[in-house]
Amino acid sequence: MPSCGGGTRVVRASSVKDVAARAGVSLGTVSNVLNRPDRVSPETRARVEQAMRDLGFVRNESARQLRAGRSRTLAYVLLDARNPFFTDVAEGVERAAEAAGLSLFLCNSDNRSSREQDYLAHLVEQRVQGILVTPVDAQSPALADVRRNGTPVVIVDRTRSDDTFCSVAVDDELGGRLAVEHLIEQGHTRVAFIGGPDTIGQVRDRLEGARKAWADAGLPPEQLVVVTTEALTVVEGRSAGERVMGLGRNRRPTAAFCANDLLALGLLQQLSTSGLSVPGDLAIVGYDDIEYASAAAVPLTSVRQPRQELGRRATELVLDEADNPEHVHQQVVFTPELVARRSTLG
Amino acid sequence: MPSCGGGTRVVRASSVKDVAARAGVSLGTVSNVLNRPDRVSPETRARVEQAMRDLGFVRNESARQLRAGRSRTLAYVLLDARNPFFTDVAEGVERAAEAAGLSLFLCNSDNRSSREQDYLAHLVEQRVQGILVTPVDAQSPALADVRRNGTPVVIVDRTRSDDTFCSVAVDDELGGRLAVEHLIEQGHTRVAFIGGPDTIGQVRDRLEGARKAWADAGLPPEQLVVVTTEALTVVEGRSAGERVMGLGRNRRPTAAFCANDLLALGLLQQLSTSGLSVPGDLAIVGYDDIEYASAAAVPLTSVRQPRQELGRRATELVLDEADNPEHVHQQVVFTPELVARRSTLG
DNA sequence: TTGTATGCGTTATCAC
DNA sequence: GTGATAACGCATACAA
Repeated sequence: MPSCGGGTRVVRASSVKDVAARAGVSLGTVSNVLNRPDRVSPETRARVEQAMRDLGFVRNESARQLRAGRSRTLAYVLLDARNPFFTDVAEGVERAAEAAGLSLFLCNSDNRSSREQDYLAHLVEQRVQGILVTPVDAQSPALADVRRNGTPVVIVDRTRSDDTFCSVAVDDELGGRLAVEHLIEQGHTRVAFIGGPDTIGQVRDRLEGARKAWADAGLPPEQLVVVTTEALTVVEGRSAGERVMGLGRNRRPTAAFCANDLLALGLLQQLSTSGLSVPGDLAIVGYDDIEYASAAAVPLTSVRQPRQELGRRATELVLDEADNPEHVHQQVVFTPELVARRSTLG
Repeated sequence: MPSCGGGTRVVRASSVKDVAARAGVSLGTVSNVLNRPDRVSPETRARVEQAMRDLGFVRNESARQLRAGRSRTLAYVLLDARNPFFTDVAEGVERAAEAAGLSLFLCNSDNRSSREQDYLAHLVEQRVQGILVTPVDAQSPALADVRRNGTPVVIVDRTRSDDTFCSVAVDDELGGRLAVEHLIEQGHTRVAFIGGPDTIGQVRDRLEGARKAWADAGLPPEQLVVVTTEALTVVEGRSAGERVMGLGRNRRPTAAFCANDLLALGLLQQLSTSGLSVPGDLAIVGYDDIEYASAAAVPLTSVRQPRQELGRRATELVLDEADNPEHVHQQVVFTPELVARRSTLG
């Protein structure tokens, strides 16, 4: 059981000053070795670099940043680190950030406003170069505060009713329309929409698109049944499944459109537990096309969102807002795409 | 399309000096309002606070940190942000960090050493209070460098062969033993171990435990078949399923022990696609007991690891290493627990 | 090529 | 109760 005291750990991290002293040069020369190595003679440089190694010198980013006035990091405050959709978006952000020479910190608000606020405040204090956020509530004034305090912010996968922010999102109404049009094409005339709570804009828009497609096809509105859930999770999908299949035979839908894939997976599991078949007893369309959708027991038809692209574009926007004085806010809307698989193609 | 220039954004963030000027007090007084409000008269305080609001003043964390010598953040560098196991551990870390008044940044190495290194370097430069890491390679000298450079590091869910680091892990050999003992109790005498690559310590240990339990039961070694996978993912589980079920009838196992739940889920899906039943045709034990395990079409028997507890304990250790000069490195090992469900209980 | 001096924003110590 | 000042570590402009 070795203690830390025994020389393993440096008591006080060494600074450029320490390095300078050890190498027998001035502080400015050390700085030059770090930032403009060409202006230093090879011999001096070697000596300084040796001193750095001896001392285990590491730049102090706080001091650098204080001096430079800006940091070299980006942050993405995401809604739910357990939902593969968001980690896929994050991967797109990560790639773009890497290409720009920036580090990315992920912060998980876990669907809680208070945690989101804490993170935003901390990031603003850190003076990060930019913040990407999928907020609990896109209309929240807290977001406006962040920008007012000088940090560029881009809203990801949500839209704000005004145009005072950049945002990247996917056309959810169109997505809902695609899903339901597909089901209608397959001959379904009694369909359940499963999703909620309707405080989530996404859920409302997808339902709206579904309703429009339904109306356009001239089908009676009461044959599009809405089953409301508490959240967009696997567990909720299972419970929604029980409710749907509990409906009387003549009210029971032949297909379900779920507001996301986690719900769809839960629903699928519930049906298969009950010995029902997909799509025989119920066809299913999900939303997001996460990896698990295609890998499900019955591969899921789903509405694909360009997840990594969402992250990439959001990163470009936040960097433009940070660097470009002429920056103009943009609301980017991507087009979703239906991927048909066995869960609707029996 | 509003441009940013129009006064929405602050050109230069205001500092304590600006606030002091606006409130007509000295800089020191502003600092007192922030840090020792009791030493300031109510009237002055009100005036200063108003000035802060007017100017949208936000503390500069870099300056604070430079002055204080230490930051108020922790970081967890995780191996795979898409694996629910790690996000659950992260949630445990987050809770403990919050309780200690610290922020947590998540960094996803995505199984790549180079990215892990970049993150570690950046975090050391940031002088974060501590780093938790589930490394690609626990033996890597890079970890020793981090600590040598003055940042406390705790290894999560891996162990290092020497005792120069704190670590928290779960007894994987015992986990493997529990899984196989359970299968033996259920009467299985021909079992597949599915997992890989064996560069992962976890996989080796779980297999070792499985082998020992097998030997202890006096069963012939060749009836414990090892099926090696390229990674611990759903997709690999499906492909392993094909291989297992492709074995000749007399060599085919009646049960499988998977090195993690993602593999087990893939296997389950593959079987159900082929019209085979679980546990009738093949019983399955997974590992990790992630949320999806209990929610699967056939609820999975799995070896549970105390995920959040892992994160919590790791956080305590890293804070002790940061605060306590008497700190002694500890290797904490948790005990796993078998959770039996339908996938083995027919 | 190398050295010196200054300031970034904050906090703390000390006079007043 | 309030104000002046130094220091944290670094990068840069400028002097030598």
